[in-house]
Amino acid sequence: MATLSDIAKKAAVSKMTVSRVINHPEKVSAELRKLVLTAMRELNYVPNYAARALVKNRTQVIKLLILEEMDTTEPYYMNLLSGIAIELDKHHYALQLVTRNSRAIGNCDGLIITGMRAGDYDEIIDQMDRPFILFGQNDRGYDYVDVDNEEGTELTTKHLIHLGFKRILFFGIDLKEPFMLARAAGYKKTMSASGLGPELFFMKNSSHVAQEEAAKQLTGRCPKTAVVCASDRIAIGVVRAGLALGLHIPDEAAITGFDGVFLDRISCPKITTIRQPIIEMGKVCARRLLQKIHQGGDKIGNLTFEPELIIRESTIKKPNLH
Amino acid sequence: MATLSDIAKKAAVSKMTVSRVINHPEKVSAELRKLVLTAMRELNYVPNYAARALVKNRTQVIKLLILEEMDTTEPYYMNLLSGIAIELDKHHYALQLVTRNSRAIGNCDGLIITGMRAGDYDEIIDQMDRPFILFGQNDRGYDYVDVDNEEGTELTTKHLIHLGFKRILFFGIDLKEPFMLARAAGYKKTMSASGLGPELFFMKNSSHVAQEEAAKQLTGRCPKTAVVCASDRIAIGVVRAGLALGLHIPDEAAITGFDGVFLDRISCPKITTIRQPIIEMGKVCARRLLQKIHQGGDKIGNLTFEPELIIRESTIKKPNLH
DNA sequence: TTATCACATGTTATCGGTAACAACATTTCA
DNA sequence: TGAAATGTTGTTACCGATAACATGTGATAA
Repeated sequence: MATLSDIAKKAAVSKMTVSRVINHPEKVSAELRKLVLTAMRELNYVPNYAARALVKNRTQVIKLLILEEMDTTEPYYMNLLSGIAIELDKHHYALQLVTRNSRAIGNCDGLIITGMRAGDYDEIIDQMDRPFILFGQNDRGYDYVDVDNEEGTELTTKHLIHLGFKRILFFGIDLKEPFMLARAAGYKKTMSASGLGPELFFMKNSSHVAQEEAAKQLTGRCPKTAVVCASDRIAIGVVRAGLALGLHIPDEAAITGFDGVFLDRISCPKITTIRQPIIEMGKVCARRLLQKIHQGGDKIGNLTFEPELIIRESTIKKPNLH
Repeated sequence: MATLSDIAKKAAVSKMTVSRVINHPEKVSAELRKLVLTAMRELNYVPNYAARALVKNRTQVIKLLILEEMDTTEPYYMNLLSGIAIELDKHHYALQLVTRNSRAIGNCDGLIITGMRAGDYDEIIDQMDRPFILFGQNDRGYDYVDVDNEEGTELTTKHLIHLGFKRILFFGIDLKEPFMLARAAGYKKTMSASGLGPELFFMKNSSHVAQEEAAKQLTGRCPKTAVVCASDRIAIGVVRAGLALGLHIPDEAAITGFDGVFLDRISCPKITTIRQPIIEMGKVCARRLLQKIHQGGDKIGNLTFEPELIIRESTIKKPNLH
């Protein structure tokens, strides 16, 4: 492995000039710069990040703190993880996965935090002494990255209204967190705007629980019912309930989900959903955190992704495949 | 952050003695050792891994090289990834995710390689100049970690025979790779041993393709047919085909999968499968690679995990839930 | 012409560790 | 008893980079 000194020797300059070419190229004359760059290319130079970290008093480690109790098999977090990992990697930062308990182990340059609940702010987040970004909207003024949750359910609700449904239910997760309140708000707002009466139900984020609840709500009564679900997991349960009741999907019952991470595609029929580009969001989150670190930890602002409506067989017979 | 020098000052010894207490405690007198350890505790000492990496000429980076074209949303790889990440993290190694194209970017101390196909050995794996471990069995004599694929399909096939099925098909993936051949072999061997005629079909690892193929094979003919599938993805397709044909599962058609990573649980009915403890396997893989690196890269041998049969509704009406 | 300044480049010290060797004390054994 | 072996601790140099400062050059202005 070639080092700074090797390049310096080859280009007949000092180590410092080589270092400058890398970090402050404008401070080196064009002539020497070219010499050095050529030498670097010829010797296939790769900087030693450990050395740089040492002298800059950095760890080159970013922690991903997942506060929610999570199932490691959950594709949602796996996608987030890989998005972050890919981006950090590009900038030669390492990712350390930590939880509530292990969060203090080892040093780091910054954190990405997700899965926070109301109680976590006082206890954990307010106490942070490093730059961080929250993955998920919050109303405490902390920098975050999220999808526009309210617009997401607006899109699905409007879609169902367009299809002619009059009875449209909302199946949410029983958490009073900003993302959930926003999804419920998007639904309520759209229903009111169309003069329809909202009916909201809240439950655990589980397909089985949702299936039971849906079985009750879809029985008899109205021949055409649609359900706006706050997650694909819940939507899967509702689809199953519909099939079990012998309802024709999407004519007698239409269902929309939220997330668009894997689950939507393995259901049968496939689920119309709001796609959150989690991998991309993870990348952006990492990128913004690094930027925040490099600018000394100053506030960097929020980033809200536009939600994307993916139409599938749970609402339309032959959707345009893409 | 306290450093070696801080500890040394506090304990009134030299830096070197502190370093020895950490790396070669037997070379330091019990008296001084205690002094140093106390100082370390009091100052809450955490070693600087960048500095150590620098002086030991290590990168503290392990690459995970995935040769197979992969869907990043695939829970299988996500589990592997997180298993490896958790273990590496414990030893303060960073994980870098690379593919065929990006594999040469950046330096590393070792690699975990997976998804290799026959052609990859000459081109890539034989040329490696760092210690590595393959995730997945191979017949080239390279160290690997895998589940016992042959025994896996033996277990599922025997299970179906026990249930009284006489016509038992095998749905495999159309790859002539060791893991696939082993899964086919486990099936064939068990069928022969019971005097039953094997029928093998090979296809793309896709639930839709499997559904089409199963639709053909499950129609008419035999009132009771079972299918041993080489992946849960294929099994999901077969289950759907069975339901579409109006067959009663598990009486008229029974299906087993392979992998036990998420997919098996979201199917309805849930799928009897061979569980591969991927997260645990990833951890072990990382642990063995580090061991291999520390012992200078010498061969370390293979590790084969025992497969575990998980019985669910696709083969038994009311399985014992656990 | 010469003091001053800006700019380009080199020198030195340093980050936090560890290896190699030196120095000293203590045993061991002829 | 004293030379050699052994064990414990300290000194020095170095890993590969960068910051801070020092030096040297030519241009500019008084």
